[in-house]
Amino acid sequence: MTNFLPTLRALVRTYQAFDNFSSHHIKSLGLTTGQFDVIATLGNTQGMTCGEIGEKTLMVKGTLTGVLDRLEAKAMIVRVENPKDKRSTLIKLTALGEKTFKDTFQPHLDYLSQVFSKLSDKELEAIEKNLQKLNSIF
Amino acid sequence: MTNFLPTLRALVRTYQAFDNFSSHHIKSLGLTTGQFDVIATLGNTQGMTCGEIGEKTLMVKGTLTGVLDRLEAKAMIVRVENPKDKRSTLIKLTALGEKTFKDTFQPHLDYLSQVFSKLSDKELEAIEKNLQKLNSIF
DNA sequence: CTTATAATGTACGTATGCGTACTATTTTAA
DNA sequence: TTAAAATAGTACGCATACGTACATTATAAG
Repeated sequence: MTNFLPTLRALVRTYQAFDNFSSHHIKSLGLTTGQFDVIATLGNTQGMTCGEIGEKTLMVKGTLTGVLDRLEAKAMIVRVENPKDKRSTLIKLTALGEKTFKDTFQPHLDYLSQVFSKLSDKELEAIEKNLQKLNSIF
Repeated sequence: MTNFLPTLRALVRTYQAFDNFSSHHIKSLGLTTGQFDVIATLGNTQGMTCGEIGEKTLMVKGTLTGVLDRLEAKAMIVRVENPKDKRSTLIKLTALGEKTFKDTFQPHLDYLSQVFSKLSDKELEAIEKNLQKLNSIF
């Protein structure tokens, strides 16, 4: 039997290292990771349903409801009725939400860029391919 | 500027895919992921401090307290005084905890083995190396 | 030896993360 | 065409996840 535990450990530790690195910066910008993901997803769009946001951010709907509640309380998003389907709701950024997007999205990308520049395009591609191979077994 | 987003997405999606795959099986065994991690860590040992468990399971101490509370309520672990350092506590598996370890640890490894057998030793090693390279930038 | 600092674990508050149940609406099928 | 099945989002409960504050004990500095 092959020993897959080191590979597994590497996956978990690397994910946690990234999550830690990224979320600290996001918190310094005044948002949680979930809130940032939603703002980043809605930026430069005309709005989206909860289902679409959940698909992009990988959040399950139950979690998303809470995140949207808090973003709504912060007046960064609004829920408006979807005329095409009365079951669903359209989520849109408010003016404050747009400003938050402008103030946080590019800065966070820049922050990540700094460390990712340590890797070449070739290396990034190899890592991605290996991750996809691992992903394919689940 | 290099586009690192696809690599990042692959990391997040792969981690979530594994987590989902693994935790469903653990839940079917009657434990949460955190509880399983603690049981697995304590198995075949003479007990450990919270600090040591946190180190192995990558749980922060605040989280660990709650997980241990619930394992204690299930009578799977006990907290005993550490004679060498009165600040700390030794966590030990009870007889039920040992039984749970025996009933879940190897079965879960076997469950994971099934899918990891789709990858060769060479592939596993390459994935691990790539993950470590990615980890090194954070 | 005494005090300042560090380490260990708990308490607590906020925010996910996820499963199940539920309401409202839409689509499918008989 | 109308009842059954599927879909969208919310409500709710439980278990992390993590930061800050806290009490207790240990160690280092003087």
